[in-house]
Parts: sequence; structure tokens; C-alpha cells
Amino acid sequence: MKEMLTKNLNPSQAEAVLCTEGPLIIFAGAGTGKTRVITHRIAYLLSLGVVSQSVLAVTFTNKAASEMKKRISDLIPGVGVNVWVSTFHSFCAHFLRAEASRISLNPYFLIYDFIDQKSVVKDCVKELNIDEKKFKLSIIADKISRAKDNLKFPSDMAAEAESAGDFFGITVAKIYELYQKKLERADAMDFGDLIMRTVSALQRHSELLEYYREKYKYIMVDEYQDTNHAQYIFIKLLAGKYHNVCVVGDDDQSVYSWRGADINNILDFEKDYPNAKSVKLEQNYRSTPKILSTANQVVKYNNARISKRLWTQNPDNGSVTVLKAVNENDEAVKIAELIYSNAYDNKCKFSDYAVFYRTNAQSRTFEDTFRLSRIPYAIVGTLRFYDRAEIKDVIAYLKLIYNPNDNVSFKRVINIPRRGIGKTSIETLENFAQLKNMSIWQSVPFAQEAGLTKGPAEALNSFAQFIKDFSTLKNSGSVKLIVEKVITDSEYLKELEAENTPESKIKIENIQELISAVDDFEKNRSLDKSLAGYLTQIALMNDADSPDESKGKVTLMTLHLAKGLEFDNVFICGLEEGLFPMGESAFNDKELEEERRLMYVGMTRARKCLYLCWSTERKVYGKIIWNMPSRFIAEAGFKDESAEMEQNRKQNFQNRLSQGFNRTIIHSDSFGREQNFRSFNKKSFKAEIVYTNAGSYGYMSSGGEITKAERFDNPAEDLSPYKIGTAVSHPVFGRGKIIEKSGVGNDLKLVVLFETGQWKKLLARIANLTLI
DNA sequence: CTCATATCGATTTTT
DNA sequence: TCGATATGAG
Repeated sequence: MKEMLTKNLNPSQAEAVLCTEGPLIIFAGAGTGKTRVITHRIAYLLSLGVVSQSVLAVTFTNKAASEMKKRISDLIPGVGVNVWVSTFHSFCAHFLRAEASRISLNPYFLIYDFIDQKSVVKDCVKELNIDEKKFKLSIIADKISRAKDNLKFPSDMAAEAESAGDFFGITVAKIYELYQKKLERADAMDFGDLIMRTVSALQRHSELLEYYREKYKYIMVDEYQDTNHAQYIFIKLLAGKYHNVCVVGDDDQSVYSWRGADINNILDFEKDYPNAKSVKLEQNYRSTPKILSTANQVVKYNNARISKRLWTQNPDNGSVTVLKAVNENDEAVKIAELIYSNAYDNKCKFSDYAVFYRTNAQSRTFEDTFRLSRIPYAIVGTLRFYDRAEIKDVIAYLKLIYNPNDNVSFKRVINIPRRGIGKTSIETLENFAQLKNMSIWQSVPFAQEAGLTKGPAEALNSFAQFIKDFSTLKNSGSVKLIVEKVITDSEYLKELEAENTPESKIKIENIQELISAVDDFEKNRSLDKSLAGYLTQIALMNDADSPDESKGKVTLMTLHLAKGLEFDNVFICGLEEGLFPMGESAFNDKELEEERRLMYVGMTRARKCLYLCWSTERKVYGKIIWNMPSRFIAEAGFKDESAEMEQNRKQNFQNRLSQGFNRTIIHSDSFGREQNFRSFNKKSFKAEIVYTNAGSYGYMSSGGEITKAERFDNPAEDLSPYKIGTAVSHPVFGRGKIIEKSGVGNDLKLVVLFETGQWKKLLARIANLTLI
């Protein structure tokens, strides 16, 4: 058995697999066969006679969990399926339901997602009379989540904020406190609660801790670099007796610190477990040597990392190429040309290509371009199935049927479809409920007493009756039946049908898809087919990626979503200072390093060809900005372009100036694309390849920004002496020409192109310019 | 209560 | 730029 399991492994992989006792950390670089090692290690444990029920494997995503589960049971048929493989959240949800009675918890709690969380925060903000404009819901909800990630109670947050004199923190702590009360009152938990309450339960109930420690003698954690503090403590608790904990991860691929992930968990593992064994997986099976060395070279600029170097035996036939574009359309067109010409020649399939970008907004240009050039594409990520309004509506009905005290769901569906119960009615009722310490549901019978007029009160009652009508179905009936009854009896479907717009048709399709998903749930999920089981399942599961959807298509996605995937050809786009690395992160070492890791993740997805793309000009929020090429291009070993870039920019401006600045921009938008497409026949494919791997690299100074003046939008004549094209003189910068202009009066800002080639954005009021 | 217009504001998003 | 939300008239 041992031989069978190790014969296809390299020496370090085998070492990791065979090390079964005591703490073990596996540093698994990109493409080094991590999943293989984990699954083989579990198989090996089982072959040694370890009972499958005492092995626990934790991952972050359902996708990873089901993949692992499948591979384990393939490896050890029959026994493998009993290994507990699940996500942190799913494990904790099961734990809390199972042990609910012991920790005085309602086992029928609901799970709130981020949208629900924000909705509760909104209620809190209103109730506490806090200015919604100063405190944005998502920031507050985020801060509360971060606190839970760090096992901080409202009181902890308050105390910390107090001593730091952090006014914002003090306010959020108040919101957090109320927020928590509301969740408890509604028997709901957010994602953070699942972990935090599990940890608390284990800490407070020694008999529970002892039981689970005994139960799970062998623990494995995947993507350990992404664990937050709460998850870290959770593992530490469970592994506290036998110390048979094996964590796998790659510090170079830690890109979720903004969601509470603490990279120190992986960096300090050997401090936490002094007798820990450590294995590095460095042989890469994915990429060509050129791509690997380039990626290595970039990530080497990071300080907070454990030194490792990926190598490969793959043939050296790949390439890393920098693609320079004039604007974001040009960027997309060049990529489209490359993809199209290769696909046309049958050198590659569309599905061999992936386009990665830093922000979702960038996908738009690619969509437009690909659609025009008939390149099939699939966007991964943006809007998740269960986040769609119509799906959330139907689910809210289910939640309400399951637990009528769920205020969030109540408010969501009370007037969908319209029942003539408006904002004021709900508000009055909610205030009344608040006062009497009831849920909104419980206060429905007192609607008139609460001050509602007859119409709404009656509507409310019949709505309540509608929900009550499910009381028998909810315990015994099939979920599918409930859903169907909900959408027909509530007339939700009827209203959508009446709308009869393209949007409403899509919504109906989505609802139909939901029904078939429910059907699938009932047919293929033997464990818990109840409404409760279904709600838990979907709360913790985003839509399973349907593989056939990306078949034969170019994949478009953010760099974050690219983690864990691989493609023959990868385009990393928008490699510009300010976009990637993004915003201010260039000025903060920690943030810059995370951006760099993201770059590393992107680069190491490529098997054969990697393209680094940047554009000299880019439209952001409707304004054109000029960025410097990203430092990551230089760090990847491409020669310092800053000098040339500067030259470029001067040329750019001179050209614009001589042709009339505004015209050029407008033309390049509406006609430039057309021209590009006119040449879009197979023969003339030729992307401008600017630099290929050359020697030196250096650092580039951060780029300036120039914005197009609003003058196109409001051509009203102004009275100031400063006009576009006016020659002026500045005491320091010398002579120049006004090329841009925005604002009025005291706010009048000018962009002046000086004879030196330099341009500056100046406030007219203080710039001390003289007309010449 | 509902529909139409202003206003704001905008990373990344495993569960 | 464009989309999601807040405000106001009917």
C-alpha cells in the first residue's frame, strides 16, 4: 500500500505523505501537486488503520472540499467517503446544530449572508440615529465581520476604540452590540458567528472540547495562508491534544488579508508547534521554466515570506511577453487578435485562454470587444446566482416559513409582490415590535394597535395567513413543493409574467433554475432533505461552478478568483501603477506585498504563455487617465520603461495639442475601435509586442494623473481669461500652454503643459500664472 | 404608495 | 461612466 501510494510522488511529496504523526507544515508552491499530497496523505493514514471517522480535512471552498472528497474516495474506495471533508463554515454550522442543546442555542438558527448582514446593520444605524452618510453600511458590516474574525466581542471593540480614541470604532462598537442582539432575537448567525461561537463553545465546555479532540485525531487544513485568527484558534483547540495537525499552504499566495486572513498563521506555524516538521514542495508541474523564473523574480521583492524557489522539468518552450496598448479598447483588441488568430489556426482552443484583471469594472471592455469579434467568453464571478434579487426573494420566503422571526426576510418580501404595505406601515409596525421586544412577525396581530390603517393591517394579516398556511408543509413537505407553492400562491411569478420584459424573463428563467437546483438537492442529497437542510446548504454554498459553462470559451475573471486554476495562456491586464498595484497600496509595504502576491498568483496560473498587458491611457469613471506601467513589469525583468514612457507622454501631449485636444479623445473612442475592427480579418493579425524578456529591471516613479475636463459636458462659456490653448508663464515652471481646464471661480483648475514637456495640474487661484 | 429623476461613489469577495 | 440608492411629485 505504501509503495502504491508513493510511487507516483516526488521525494518531498512522499516525505509529506509519509509523515503522519505530529505537527506538519507543507509549503506548497503553485502547481506543485498540493491536492495530490493531501489526498494521498489521507489515503496513507487510512491504510495504516486510522479510522476514517477520525480524520478531519478543512478547506475554504465547497469546490475544494468536494474535489478533495472525490479524490479521496477514488483513492480508497468504500472507506474514503467517511472522511469528514468540509469547509470551516460548514463544519461549524454542523457542530453548532449538533451541540445546540448543550450550549443553549436554538438549533434551528438561520445563516445570514453579507447582504443580510448589511440589512441588519442598516436597521441598527437607523435605530441609533447615526448619520448613514458618514458610516457606510458595507464598511460597518465589514468591520463587524473583521472583529468576529478576531474573536472580538462588542465590548472588546468598544474598549479598544475607547483607549485609542477612535470615534469611528466607538460608534461601530455600539452598532455591533445592537446588531448582535438583533441576530440573536431572530435566531440568526452570520458567517463570522459560526466560527466564533464554535470557538467559544469549545473554550467554555471542556467536555465538548475533549470529545472533539478525541474524535478528530488527525486534522488537515488546506490553504492555511488564508486562515483568520478565529479559524486559527479553532484548529489550535481541536489539535490541542494529539497535535496531529497538518497544514498546507503557500505564503506567497496569501491574497485575502482584507478579509481577515492572517499571513502570520502560516509564517509562525513552526513557532506555535516547536516540534513541527516542515516540507517544501518546490517542483512545479504546471509552467514552463521561463514563466516560473519570471514569477519567482517578482515575488522575491517581498520581504515577509519564507524563502523558496520553484523549479520545473518542463520543456523550455513558453514565453513571457509584454503587451503595450494605447487605451483599454486597444488592450482588449490586441488580446482578441492574439486569441482569435491562434484559435483560427487551431493552435489553441478558446478555453485555453484566460484574461485576468484587478477589478471587475475592467471586464466590460473585454466583453464588448469579444462580443464584437465573436470570441466566446465566460465571465466568472461577478453576480452569484444566490445573490440575484429574484432568488433572494424566493429564499426569503423559505426562510420566513422556516423561521417567521427572521426580520430581514420579513421585510424583504412583505411587499413583493405588492400588497399595498408600504414603507411607513412597515416602519410603524417595526417600531411597535421594537418597543414590545417582539419580532415583526409577532407584532402583526397588533397592527391596528400599532397605529396602522385598516388597508395595510388587513393586507398584513392575509400575508401572515399565507405564511402560516405552510406550517404543515414546512415540516413534512418537499422543499420543491414549498418553492412551487410560494411562487404561485404569492403571485410572484404572475407579476413577473405580467411584466413581460427581457429582465423579467431572465428572472423567471432563474427561478426555474432554482427549482431544478432544489430538485437536484432532493434527489441527490441523501442526508438532510428538510427545509432546514436546504437552507443551510445554500447559505454556505455559492453556486457550484458548472464546468460546461466555460467549455470552449475564454475565461474572464479577477485575479483573486484565478487562484487554484490554470490555463495554457494567461493575460494579466491593466498592469499600471494605480490600478495594479492598486490605489495607495504602492505606499504601504504590507499592501504592496499583497498586491505583488496577487501578481504572483496570476503569473503562476499560466502553463505556456504569459502576457503582461498595460495601456498608456485608460478611461476610469468616465475620465481618461495616464498611468505609468506597473512596477511589476519591471520586476518581472523587463527593462525600465520609465524614460521611454516619459518621452511617450510628451509625444502624446504634443500630438493632442496640435490636433486639438478634445477631438483626438473623442475620435479614438468612437472611431478607433471601428478602425481596429476593420482590420480584423485573419491576415492582418499582428499585436504590437513591445518588449520580451530582457535583462535589467529598475524601479519606476509613480505616475501622474490627468483628467479630461468637463468642458464636453457643459460647454457654457466662462469668463476667466484662461482658455484652452492660452499661453501662460509660471514663476517656477516657466512658459507653457493650458491644455485642460475644470471647475469655476475659486475652484478653477488648469492643466498646463510646460515647454519642458512636464505638465502640472494647478489651482488657478494660487498658481500665480501670467498671460503671455 | 409608486413611479420617475437626482445624487452619489466606485478594489479584491473562499463562507 | 454607469449603476445602485435616495428623494420628490403625482
